[in-house]
Amino acid sequence: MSVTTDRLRGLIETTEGELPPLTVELVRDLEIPDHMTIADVAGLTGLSAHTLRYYERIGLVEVPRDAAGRRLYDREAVGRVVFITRLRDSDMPIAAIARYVELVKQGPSTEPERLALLEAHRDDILNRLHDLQAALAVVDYKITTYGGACGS
Amino acid sequence: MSVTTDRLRGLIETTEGELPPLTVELVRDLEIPDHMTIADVAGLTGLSAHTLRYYERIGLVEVPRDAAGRRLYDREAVGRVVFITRLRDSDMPIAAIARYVELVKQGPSTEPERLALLEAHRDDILNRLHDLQAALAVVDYKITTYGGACGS
DNA sequence: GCTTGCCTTCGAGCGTACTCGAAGTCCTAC
DNA sequence: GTAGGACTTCGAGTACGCTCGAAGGCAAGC
Repeated sequence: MSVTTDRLRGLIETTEGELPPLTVELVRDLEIPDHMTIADVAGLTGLSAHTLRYYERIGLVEVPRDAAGRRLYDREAVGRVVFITRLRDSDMPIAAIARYVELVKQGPSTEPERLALLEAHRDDILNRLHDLQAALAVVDYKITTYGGACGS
Repeated sequence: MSVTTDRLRGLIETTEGELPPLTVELVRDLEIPDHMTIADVAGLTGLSAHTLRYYERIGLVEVPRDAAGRRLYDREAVGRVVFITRLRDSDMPIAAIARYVELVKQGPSTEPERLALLEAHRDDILNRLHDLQAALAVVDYKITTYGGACGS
């Protein structure tokens, strides 16, 4: 999981402050060329080329083409893909991401709804964090007291 | 998500220490009757009766029956189900849980492998926590600086 | 005794998110 | 000019974890 995180962390490395929190924004400042092939973006994000095509197919990103019809990701497209990847890493359903992207397309009047969407997702993330910590406690307990059976 | 957590938290309530970390162990001490029907266990865990039958079908729990062939969960079975639910809440794949259960069946000689399984899962949970925190930072950033587009 | 309703088994179906394969195009290098 | 490899589209297939429906059993209440 989180191959993206790893790759980007590799790229960033110098930013040693625990987490690279604004990765999406940092993309702009990395030595990312103006245009990247699908293989480049796959290498950067850890997604497969298949998945990148899939994301485009279902409308999550628009990707410019070169004269021969091949995808040439510009910075905006790369940023979008990285953003999507972060949302997916946190288990935001594709349908919700699609909705968000749709709202962005519709212009600034949709900002309140976008914000609501993000805040709902934020709540989801917090719940997940809570659940994971609870599960971690159980697993840790099992590990430290090891020798017990399943449900005991 | 985490309906289990919520239900159990409801039951426990008195345990106000942030998280109820040893829920599986607490099950023993709750006013849980010696025998529960599938509907009772569904109500307790938030799982559907269908899901409970599914878990049994694939070998995750063995559930005693009454004279009429209906499931009557004893404390061990309830504890097992709650434990499984915790693992599922933390996205442990069913295959891994099945493996664990299998090892428990095989007796104490498999303890090292069980421990390894749990430790691997613990690492997964920590990675997930890390990812979620990174995603949370991105979403928070988007929320606080709101007005931006998708990948910017 | 018959309805109501929850229980049983079994197998099939579904939603999500990819993942893959086929068939064809296009550029590069030899 | 031709072999190689990465690219294209499209539709179909896969994995996981449920989720459901059909057909029937059994017990309690009217």
